[in-house]
Amino acid sequence: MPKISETRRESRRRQILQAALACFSEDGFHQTGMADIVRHSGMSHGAVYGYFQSKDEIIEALADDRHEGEAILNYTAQRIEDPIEGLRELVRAYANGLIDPAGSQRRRVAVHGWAEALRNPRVHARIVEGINIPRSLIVRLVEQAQRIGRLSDDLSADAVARCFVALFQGFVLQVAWGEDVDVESCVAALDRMLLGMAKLNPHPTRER
Amino acid sequence: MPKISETRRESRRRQILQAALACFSEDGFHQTGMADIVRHSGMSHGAVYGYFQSKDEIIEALADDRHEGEAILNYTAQRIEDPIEGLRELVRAYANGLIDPAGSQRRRVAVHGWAEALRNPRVHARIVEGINIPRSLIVRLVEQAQRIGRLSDDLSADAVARCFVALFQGFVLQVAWGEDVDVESCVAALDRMLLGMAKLNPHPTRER
Amino acid sequence: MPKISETRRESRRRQILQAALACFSEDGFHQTGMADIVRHSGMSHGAVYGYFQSKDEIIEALADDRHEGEAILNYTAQRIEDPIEGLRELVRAYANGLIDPAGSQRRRVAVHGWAEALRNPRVHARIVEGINIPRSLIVRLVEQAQRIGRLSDDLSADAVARCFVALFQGFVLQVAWGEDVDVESCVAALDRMLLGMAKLNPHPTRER
Amino acid sequence: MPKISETRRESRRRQILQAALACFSEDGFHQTGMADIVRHSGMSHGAVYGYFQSKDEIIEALADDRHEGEAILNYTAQRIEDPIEGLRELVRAYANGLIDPAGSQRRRVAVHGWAEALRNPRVHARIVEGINIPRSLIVRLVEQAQRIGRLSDDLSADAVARCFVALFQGFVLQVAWGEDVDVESCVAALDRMLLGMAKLNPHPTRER
DNA sequence: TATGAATGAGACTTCATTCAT
DNA sequence: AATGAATGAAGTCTCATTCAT
Repeated sequence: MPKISETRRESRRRQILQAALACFSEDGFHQTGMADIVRHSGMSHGAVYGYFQSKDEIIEALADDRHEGEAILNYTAQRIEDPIEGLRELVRAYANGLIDPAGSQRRRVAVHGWAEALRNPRVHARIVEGINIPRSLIVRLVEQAQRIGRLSDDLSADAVARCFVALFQGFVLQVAWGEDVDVESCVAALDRMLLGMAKLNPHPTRER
Repeated sequence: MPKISETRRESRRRQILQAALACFSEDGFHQTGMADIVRHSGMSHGAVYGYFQSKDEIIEALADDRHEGEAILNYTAQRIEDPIEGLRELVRAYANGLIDPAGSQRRRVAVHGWAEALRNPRVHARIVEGINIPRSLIVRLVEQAQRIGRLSDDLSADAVARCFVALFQGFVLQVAWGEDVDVESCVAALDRMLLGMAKLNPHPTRER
Repeated sequence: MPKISETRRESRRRQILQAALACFSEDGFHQTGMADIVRHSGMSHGAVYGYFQSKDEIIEALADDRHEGEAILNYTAQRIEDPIEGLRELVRAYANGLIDPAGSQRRRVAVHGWAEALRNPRVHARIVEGINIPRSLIVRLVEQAQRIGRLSDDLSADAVARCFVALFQGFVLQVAWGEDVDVESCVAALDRMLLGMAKLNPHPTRER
Repeated sequence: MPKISETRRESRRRQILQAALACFSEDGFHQTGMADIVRHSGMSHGAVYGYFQSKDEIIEALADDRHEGEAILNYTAQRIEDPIEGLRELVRAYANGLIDPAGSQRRRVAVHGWAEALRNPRVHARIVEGINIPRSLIVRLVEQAQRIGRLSDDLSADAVARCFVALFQGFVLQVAWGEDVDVESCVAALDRMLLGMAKLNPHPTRER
């Protein structure tokens, strides 16, 4: 029987991950020491190692949890029956995420994770899996748009999806760098590209 | 009067940078040891430190030399008098760069550099400078397109440029990860977006 | 709440300082490696760095602890109400210290410290502070002797004190070098100088 | 046949020693690099090694040349027929040397040499030899003073000489540290001690 | 002879992880 | 379960000396 309750254990785990997120976002995975994480978490070395077997395990755990937020966005997008509208909705949702100051640490750690994914297969797997969720959603939306004739079917749905993913990734990078990105204007530009690509654009208005 | 000719010195410098590129692309900046670079370069510790004052200086030097290739691409794009064609040319040029296997190490190191730029101001400056070159070229192309009525002027040229840059960055990332990217199809999709955005600027209505 | 008691910690600290003292006395500060100290202390590199942040900090710590012994001597000297007797007592006390074989390492390290004080401000400060304790005591003794007419007041108390300090320093050096110093005879000579200076203050004539 | 004249060779040698003196006086023997000496001397590494086989050889060479100046002082002292006057003269001569700003580097290097003598037998031999010259002179002066009844013969001439040497050494140290030493006053105090030690002090006047 | 690039052993220090308490 | 002192391999960088040019 565990000495501490499962909820308490989960809360401690989160405490460590939050500390690690703060440290990693500031210094990267390999310039952050376990001592930093221990200090930030307010726990002891031994305690932290009671929740994670190694620093790499913490890194891997953080490579996962971007999903939470994104899963919600994706769900939102899926409810739209008009696929073009769905894509536009998705763009908006991601854009909103970009300008959220609370996500700053997460965005920075994401960029560190991209680099880490180049050498750590487990991190690579987790990150790619995480990205495949919205990507396959986009693929489905595009395919549906082609099926109902809103998008010419000589375009590869996969390619279109990769373009969107690339766009999101690039913007995460630019925002993480603190670049002066006018997200509203970028969304407008993207919107135009999207509509231009669509065969017909019935309601180009509606946009508060 | 150096005992070593300037060309020889430059060649040795390149030898080190090439070794560093290979190591960094495999393990990242901070998981690569100077010993690795020394071994790969075929030189001695002391010799390497005769060309670079520190490991950081090597990292910074590598954050620079993406320019070479890009500068050429940009030059190509600039000769096109038709700005929309110029943009399409640029897209093609970058796409060609993406599928070049010889650039694999460079792409991987670029991703590592993106992460490093989050914490190392010198790397950040060099990378952002490097990216601003094609970005400002795109801005100029878009502005010219708007001037000659090929692009509706309610779009921010800056935003459009950032979209293109984001796309390139995202594709560099995906290709670096070894994702199964069909670059040809992606170029086709992009091309459509671009043309869609270009030809029809009929309803420059909403957008405050 | 440290896992290690304060006494145990202090004992470990002393263990390191003792090892360092032995090494430094043999090879000097800069020819002694941390590896030597680590080996002598029977601890590990990491452990040593848990007690001292750097080699310099160990050097500085050793520049301090001469006080202990000297403080005792000084105390002894201060109890003498007759200042001339006090000075003689002080001379005796230091002389006794000189012939103590147990102080050999400390004397050698003191000489290394003198050299280090020329370039390391922190070491300089600590050593000069350490020396100012007996020096100011001598100044007070001389001043009192002048006040009660046992010493002509045309001599600068400060100068007399500096002479005594210089004598002690020179003897520390000679003994550290292993010179064949007959301390007893030297004390006798010093005693004579002191008494000669003291009793006859009949012609306080010239000396502007 | 040598490519360069013997005089030129000697001048180069001096050039190196002067550079080394400047460097060593600033940073000590072991914190000064050969590169520093090379830079200061305006020569090349290879050239310096053409004059000295190793850094240690430079250190040893510098442990010698304090003699030059001192030899002169000693000679001066030897011409005095009155041994007590001779000692006073010697004290004055050394005191004058102490306040000479031009000797600052030499004094500082002397202190570094004292420390080095503790571990380097060759340096030790050279320094002790250098000191034995004035010391044996003092011994002779004291013995003569005892012979002519100016000094009680129950004092060890050797001990008295060591006291003088210790005094000089201590003052070199204090002056090298930049202590606020009033050399005039110290000479006065010393003078008094000396006269007090003498049986008769016939001409206590004369002292400008 | 003179140069200074090159060598490579060794300097100081850090840090992920363990384990006695 | 928790603590944090301890480990020791590995990190980056220096520097006295050599030797090809």
